[in-house]
Amino acid sequence: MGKEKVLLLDGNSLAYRAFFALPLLTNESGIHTNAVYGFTTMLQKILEEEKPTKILVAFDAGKTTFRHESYGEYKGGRQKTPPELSEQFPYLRKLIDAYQIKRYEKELYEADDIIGTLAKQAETEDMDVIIVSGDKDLTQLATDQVTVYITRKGMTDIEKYTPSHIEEKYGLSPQQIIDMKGLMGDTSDNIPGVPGVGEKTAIKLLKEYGSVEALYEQIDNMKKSKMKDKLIENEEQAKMSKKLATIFTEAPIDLKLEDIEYPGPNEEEVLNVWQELSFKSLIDKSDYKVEEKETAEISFEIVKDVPDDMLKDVMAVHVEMENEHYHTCLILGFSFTDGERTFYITFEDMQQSEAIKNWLEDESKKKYMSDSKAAQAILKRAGIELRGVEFDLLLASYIVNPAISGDDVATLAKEFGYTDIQANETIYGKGSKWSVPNESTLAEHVSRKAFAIWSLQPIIEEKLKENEQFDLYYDLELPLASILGAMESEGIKVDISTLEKMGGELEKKISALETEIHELAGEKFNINSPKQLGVILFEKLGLPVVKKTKTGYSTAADVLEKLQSEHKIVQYILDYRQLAKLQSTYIEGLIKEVHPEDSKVHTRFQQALTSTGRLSSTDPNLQNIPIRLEEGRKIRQAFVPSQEGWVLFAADYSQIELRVLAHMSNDEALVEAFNVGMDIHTRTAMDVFHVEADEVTSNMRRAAKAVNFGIVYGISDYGLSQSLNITRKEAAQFIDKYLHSFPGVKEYMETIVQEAKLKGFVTTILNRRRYLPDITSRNFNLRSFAERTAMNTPIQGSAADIIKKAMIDMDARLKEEGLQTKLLLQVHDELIFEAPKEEIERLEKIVPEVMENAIQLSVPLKVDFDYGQTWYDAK
DNA sequence: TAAATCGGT
DNA sequence: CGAGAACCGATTTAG
Repeated sequence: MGKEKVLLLDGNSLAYRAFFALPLLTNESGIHTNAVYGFTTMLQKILEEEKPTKILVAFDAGKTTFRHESYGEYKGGRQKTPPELSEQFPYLRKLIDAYQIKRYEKELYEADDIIGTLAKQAETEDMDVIIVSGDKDLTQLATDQVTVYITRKGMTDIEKYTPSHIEEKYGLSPQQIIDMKGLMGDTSDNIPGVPGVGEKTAIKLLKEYGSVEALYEQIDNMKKSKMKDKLIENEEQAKMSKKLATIFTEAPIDLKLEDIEYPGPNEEEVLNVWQELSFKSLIDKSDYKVEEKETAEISFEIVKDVPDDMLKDVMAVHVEMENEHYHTCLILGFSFTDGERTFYITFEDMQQSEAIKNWLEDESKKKYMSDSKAAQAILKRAGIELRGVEFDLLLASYIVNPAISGDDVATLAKEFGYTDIQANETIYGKGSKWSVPNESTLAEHVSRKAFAIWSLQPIIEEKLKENEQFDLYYDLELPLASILGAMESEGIKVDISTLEKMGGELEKKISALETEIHELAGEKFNINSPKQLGVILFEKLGLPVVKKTKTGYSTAADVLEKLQSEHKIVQYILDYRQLAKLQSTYIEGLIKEVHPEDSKVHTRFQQALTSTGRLSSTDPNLQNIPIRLEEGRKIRQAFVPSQEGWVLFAADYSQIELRVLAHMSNDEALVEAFNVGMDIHTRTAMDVFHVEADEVTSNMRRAAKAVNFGIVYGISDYGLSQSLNITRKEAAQFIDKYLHSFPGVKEYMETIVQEAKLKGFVTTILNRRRYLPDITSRNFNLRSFAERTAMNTPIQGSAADIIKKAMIDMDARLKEEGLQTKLLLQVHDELIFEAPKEEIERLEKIVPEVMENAIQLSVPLKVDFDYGQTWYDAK
């Protein structure tokens, strides 16, 4: 057993410090958490580094302390604690209790005094002491055995005050810190000190005289000066100030060192508090174990086959898979429940069951599921066509609140207070330790999922109806899931030999550039490492530093472009970057994703991920295939139709977001512009620059285009100045002129922010919601971000609504017309089909018609289209 | 695992 | 005053 180590924490001071040092975080129910968060990260760090054996958190008790007896104005004029902080104290106490750390407060005494008293006691018992506070006053307690930690910004950044550190920093002993404060005072505690004496003067005086008392004993010898007069004049005040600043080390506390023994945290309790406060990063990082959770008993049967009468008209079904890659992974098992009986069956047994297969394919048998798209796709690989999905927990949760993250049933269920499922991690383990458990464990786990879906269905549907979002969910997202599933399963064919050929050529160019760059740099280095590259550019070659990142020099493209004239290596690096990106992401990356059986890529569209309602695409991401630069655009030549005699047909909305803005803002000029079919950027340029159509130069149009983009994103002068490379002032003038020309837009932007503040969320055309808790934040950054989001989300989200509706209408129309054409991809404002050549003529009519009429706006929607032998040719 | 970078709309 | 365009995913380095 080593030496005892005592940790004494100044609770109030640390909470204050954290509150002001960190942005105003909130948890899901809107409670502010930043002070508790800062306290926690600091505590975790110290626990880990110091491993204390005894801990106490001291708090200030009430408003009055013994110091008020001698000086009524003590701590007077203090701002009262902000409510956003006050509300955090109960949670802070709860957290401390969960750590099994003792907390203490005593009438009439401040936390300082409690800490000072215990520190002294511990020292006499020859223990090491660490004091942590945000308040430098405590440094007066430093001795050889007592170290005072003062948190700096960020809370985990700590300055350690030992007597020698204090000596180094101020040239004073710890005891003289009190004298210093006596002389200089402390505005935050309303301690007066001597007027005109600040830190510098106080230190100078103390170096000469040693203490306040010694100073006044010898003051007659001091040579005449203004300062001397001040000192004499304020002698009483200085002495009183010193007294006030002195921490009392003999407070009558009924607490002994034995009482603050630290047994270690109750890990489960700590995790619970973290959960409640949404400290996700801490939960992820920590290795705290949750005690085997008491989950309610569930009865389930493991069956080999299912008699028909067990398969009801409405059931919750869950398909358990190995992982999220449902286009390649295996099914682990199935569970079914009708709320009365729950059963589990393995994939192998299920394949032998005609009854189950028929039931799954029967449209009239209603299924409650979660992520039905994944189930549909994986079942299709097993030769089963899933039909009749009536409820999808994943999609319903996403509509209730798109901020809900996680896609497994346990996580989603928890969002609605349902906790009777264990985390996948506890069942399977994670990383290399992942493994399938024994059958009964697995069966129970999977059964619980089906049961959770069954239990939550009525609650969530009720919530959707209450929010008037049931139609959005049931008529849009749910049918869309099935369409997306079909698109993914169909896949798009990739000609690997084209990619390989391009890769070979790229390889040559890249290695030539590499040689050239190393030559110009005078040494070999990894061009892909921004860190190494930064050293070469800004240290070795001495190029001017335009922008810095958190960790060093920025070497981003916009920075390099500004440096092009400085050194010819810069252009080579830009070229290298561009080609290396193509090679690694779009040649090698894409080839890895091609399924050898069918030479196709089968992306997964994430339907419940983005906060605006857009889709995203993964493995591979087919929504960011290059197009802007010709070299990259050629990648599209590798995407080809799956059959001879077919083509790829692409149709995209023209200016959909600005049209949505015109509709929502009802701005007269904007609506008019779209109604007469003008080029919107030219129109904007005319209004902003006050010129006629034929006087709009290409530069004016370019500027107008950037302004239009800015408007959609929730404009700021800074953002526009960056995108146009102009000054902020000029950008601000552009914006001003724009809003003057389009007053309806101005009004819309103001109204939507107001509405967000009032309701706490914004909505799209089809009533999709996004909650914006930060819209009322006092933190400028957070609030500004929320305001821009309030402006952008209804626009981006409504555009997403429109194309989703178009996909559903398009799917229906293709079926109606008996066409073979297949929808393959969606790229935010664009749909890509493959079609037999014979159907092109009809598609040229149908596709624009369906897309343009998906939702009626007060301005027309316009669709452009093209087709060709490859995606490249369908421009 | 986080940060930097860059591809798309 | 502040510090900032909206929404994504993949690859690479570096700790």
